[in-house]
Amino acid sequence: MNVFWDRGFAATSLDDLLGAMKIGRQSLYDAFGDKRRLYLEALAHYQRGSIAGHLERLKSAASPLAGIEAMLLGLIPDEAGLQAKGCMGVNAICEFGADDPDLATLRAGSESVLHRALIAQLQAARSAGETLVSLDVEAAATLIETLMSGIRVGARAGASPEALRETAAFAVARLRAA
Amino acid sequence: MNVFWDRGFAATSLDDLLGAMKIGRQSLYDAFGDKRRLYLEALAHYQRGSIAGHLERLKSAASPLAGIEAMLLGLIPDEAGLQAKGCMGVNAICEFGADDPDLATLRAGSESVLHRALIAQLQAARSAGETLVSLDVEAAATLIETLMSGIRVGARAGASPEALRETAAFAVARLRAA
DNA sequence: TTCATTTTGGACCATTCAGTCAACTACGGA
DNA sequence: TCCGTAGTTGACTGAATGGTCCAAAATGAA
Repeated sequence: MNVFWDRGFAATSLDDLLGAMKIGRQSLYDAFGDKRRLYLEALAHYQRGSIAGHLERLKSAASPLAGIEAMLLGLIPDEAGLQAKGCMGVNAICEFGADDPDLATLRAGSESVLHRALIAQLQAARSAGETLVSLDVEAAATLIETLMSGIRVGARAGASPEALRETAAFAVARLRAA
Repeated sequence: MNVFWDRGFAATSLDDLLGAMKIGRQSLYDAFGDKRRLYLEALAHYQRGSIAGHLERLKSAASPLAGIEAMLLGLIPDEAGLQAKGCMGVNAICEFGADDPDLATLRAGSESVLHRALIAQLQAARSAGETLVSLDVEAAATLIETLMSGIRVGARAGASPEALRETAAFAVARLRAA
């Protein structure tokens, strides 16, 4: 997963994978079918972990809106820590576009889970008086999702974590009731 | 440029390029050096056109804030029109990450031009009373840029143009003075 | 026309690619 | 101990890769 994550599909050779996995060629083919299926499994694995992390950060904050901010901040790599690898899902979208049906299915699944969670979270925020009562939660949810992609691209491009964090905070502040 | 645009660097073969350009192998090598240099030139060409378009849309609207909205809407592919190819710049970021120095230089150049233009535009909007006087233009500019990346990823992922347009409008509305 | 330079076309090269094959080893149950 | 299965190994294949070489053709100036 990690090799595919930072090299993409096309630029990753079987030898890269075998080296990283420390297994033989035939073992890989027996276990995963072929390069593409391995990629799809790696991506699915990534998505599961990614979504789980988002949902956890969403819920484990002091307030609904704070949860959204925490989720956004969770996308941003640690200052000191690991280099910015961006998001494997976004990378996959950029590499393959919308045409690949397997990837579209994968994407649709995790997207809808997150979208529903965001809607609920925004409704809760609105009920709690954190936002204007007139907030369009559907539009706000889509905005958050779009912003997530943007932040991940920024992270991959090497933007400063600080600037990204500011952006996340600023965006959430724009949803907050005046 | 178009071939690289929708297939990426690694997944594009020389034969793909020769076919699209309708020239011979040697001509390509004489004129461009090698595959990578051709890619860099194509990307630079793309960036120039892209930035020019953004600046134009930014300026040619009724008001500063309307200009920002027009620029965001300009990222979204036409309903009927050409398929969503996303943004070649974003694709490049995702494919190569932040490590490649040539790409980083290229990116930095167009980024700073756009950033400055956005700052000016937001200051104008603020002066014209379109936004709160307290608007943090720096943060707002970065937010817009992040949103641009997000919209382009959405476009590449095949999101409905309508939803993307709503998102753009919603975001701009969040900057508008109440 | 002549001749030097540039541009083109196609054969060619070594390398790398994803994927296959068959021989071999390790292991668990009877 | 025997044997069948599972997993591993490394050699191998044909195709495709990026890149080079060289001769033929086109071009343009004198």
